[in-house]
Amino acid sequence: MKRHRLQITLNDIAKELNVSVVTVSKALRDHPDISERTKQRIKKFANELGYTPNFSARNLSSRRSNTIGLIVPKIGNFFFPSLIKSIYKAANFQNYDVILMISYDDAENENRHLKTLLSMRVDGLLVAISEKTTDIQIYETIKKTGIPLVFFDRVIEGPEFSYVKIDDRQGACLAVEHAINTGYKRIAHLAGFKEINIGRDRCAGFVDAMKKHNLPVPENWIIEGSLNEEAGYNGFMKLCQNKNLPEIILTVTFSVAIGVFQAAIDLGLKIPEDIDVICIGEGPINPFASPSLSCVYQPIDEMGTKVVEVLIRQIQNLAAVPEQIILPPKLKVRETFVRQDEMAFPKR
Amino acid sequence: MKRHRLQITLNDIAKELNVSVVTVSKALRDHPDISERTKQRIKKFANELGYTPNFSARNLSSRRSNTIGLIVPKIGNFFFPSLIKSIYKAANFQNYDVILMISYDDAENENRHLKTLLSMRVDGLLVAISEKTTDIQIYETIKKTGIPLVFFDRVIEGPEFSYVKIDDRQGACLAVEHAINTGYKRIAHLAGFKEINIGRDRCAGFVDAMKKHNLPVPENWIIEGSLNEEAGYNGFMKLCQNKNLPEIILTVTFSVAIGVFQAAIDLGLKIPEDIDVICIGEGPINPFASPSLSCVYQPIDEMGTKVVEVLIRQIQNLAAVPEQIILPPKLKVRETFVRQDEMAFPKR
DNA sequence: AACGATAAAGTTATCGTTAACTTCAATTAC
DNA sequence: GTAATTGAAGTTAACGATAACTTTATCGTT
Repeated sequence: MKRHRLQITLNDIAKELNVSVVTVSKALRDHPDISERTKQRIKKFANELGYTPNFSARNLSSRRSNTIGLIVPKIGNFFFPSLIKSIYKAANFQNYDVILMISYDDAENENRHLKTLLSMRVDGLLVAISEKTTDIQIYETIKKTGIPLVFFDRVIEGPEFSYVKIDDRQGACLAVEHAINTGYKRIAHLAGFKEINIGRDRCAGFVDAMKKHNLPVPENWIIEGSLNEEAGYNGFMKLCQNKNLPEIILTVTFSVAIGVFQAAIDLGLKIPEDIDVICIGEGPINPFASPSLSCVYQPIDEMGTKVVEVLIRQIQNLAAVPEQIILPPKLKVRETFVRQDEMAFPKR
Repeated sequence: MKRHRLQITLNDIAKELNVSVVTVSKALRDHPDISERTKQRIKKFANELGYTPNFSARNLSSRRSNTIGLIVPKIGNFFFPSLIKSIYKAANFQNYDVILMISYDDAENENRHLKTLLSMRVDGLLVAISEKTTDIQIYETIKKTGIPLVFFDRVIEGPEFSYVKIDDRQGACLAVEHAINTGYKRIAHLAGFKEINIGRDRCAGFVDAMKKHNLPVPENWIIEGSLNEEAGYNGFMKLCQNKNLPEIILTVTFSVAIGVFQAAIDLGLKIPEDIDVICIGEGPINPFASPSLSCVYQPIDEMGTKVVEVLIRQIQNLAAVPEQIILPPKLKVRETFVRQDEMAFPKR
């Protein structure tokens, strides 16, 4: 399999115009060394030939990629696509390209992607860890090597790491308190696994609220699982095996709520008449036209902006101390249509 | 801003072990030149040092990246994330890495991403064009340069291009015929713009079905717009300005259907009692528990697999002729829960 | 007229890896 | 016992671009 790709190089241009390679390189980068006349001549010709700089050669030589690596666990929900959009926006604004990789909530994929991004010598890394990430060794290595790294949403806690996340504990607490204020007392929680900060913190917030209002914490109504639709479906089914049903369920994510709704349909239960649902995070729409699917709103845009901000600080000053930022959640009652506005990229 | 990243290189390993750089390179790549004993010694040491090969250097030297570039218009819906997953799966299986970029349905972003991917010297390109892509010059240039390129779903038609798409015309026709068979006669269509094959073909299918069943084609009930929620919302609102309402609406995408549902909620209309909806494409769930949201199912997995297959054929044989593949759609009545199964990546 | 300053190039070395050869010793073949 | 083969390395020269110098001509100063 021979490759005979006729990719134009600086050399091709240089030979044709009888100048040195460096002159061409400088001209195309608008270096002050080169006269305006020569620049124009070179640029025009490069354009005619359809020259594209070779990313690899440029990186190798300049030792920087102007690129940041982004790893998310999934893109099949509302949350991450929205977050990705705001991260792109912020990064592009600062003239960084983003390389996106998806771990599909698998620790091995995550590890592989990290290695790929490292091998691309990205200038920095943004990571929301997978549900199954327990071995943090690679992150400690990365930290030691000095590559800027900032976690977001699903984070590894510890003073040596930078991260931006939402106050999940308070968010869950807010949601439950809203339910209590509405008059509910018998509250269940479809929770995430304790291994991940989101599952841990949101469950703690649930417990906080119950205790604060002197309600018993219903251990057998706290069901741990994944953060996806399937977990919601299965969790709800499990919950319904008791003859004793809760009045309302707090789901750890919007995706889990979707699974609950589906399960309810399959069981012939009506929401909110038979059982009500409240969740943390929101979807593109209140998909069930159920006026009672309140949710805790996560400031996605702010999170995207902040996380890029922190990373770029780390890139520009490798000695910077780790930053931990915790954003406040907000309760949203009867939220309906959330429109994602179109994104504008700055011109290059 | 100095960079003092201590990235381990082959050289570091070579010096330490008193062998040549090439020996290290060969050992790590399992080249038969090197004895098993030496390989073990080198691999062990490289591992201890946490060596990661430099992607750029490797690419530059070997002139291949083992990477394919993927451009999609959006990831905020159900369709593209699912497709991306199956593309990843197929590509990884063939030992290719995927670099994903999102155009956010903007032609300029698309162009920029193409250039970036070209500059990375990806081995091939997979593209679903944006809604606003009209200038196909860059694709003609790419074609001329000989870089393998395959479109999918949203394609540029023409004998010189390869693509994999769904028979959108037949799909729309199927949907409308289903509606007609159910007893509906007054059918509207929230259509996509004619500039993109999806909008064009699906609208043609709508017309086909109406004509076939001797129903008048309701020109003022064909409303063109984007393929997203907002277009559905606005389109439905516009439709409702007539006092004369259709019995059922065919929406060009699932996202558009979501917008319609939201608008219906806002207008106090009940679905399917007041007005029914049918759509092309499906979501993670039938989100409205409306038994009547039938849809035309798109064979997403097959499409992902096929498009990777075609691309790899082109990569392995640069002289290969363009291939156009059109997959059959399938009507899905009262479809409910679609679970995305977890994805397994092959080990490297 | 001799000086340094500046503008507009060109030279050289290097980034980290791999492809294509070459070397050299040990083994095999006849 | 010598030539040919093989195994296990090493050498050299790219790949395409950039950083850091160096050169050369031109200009304004004193």
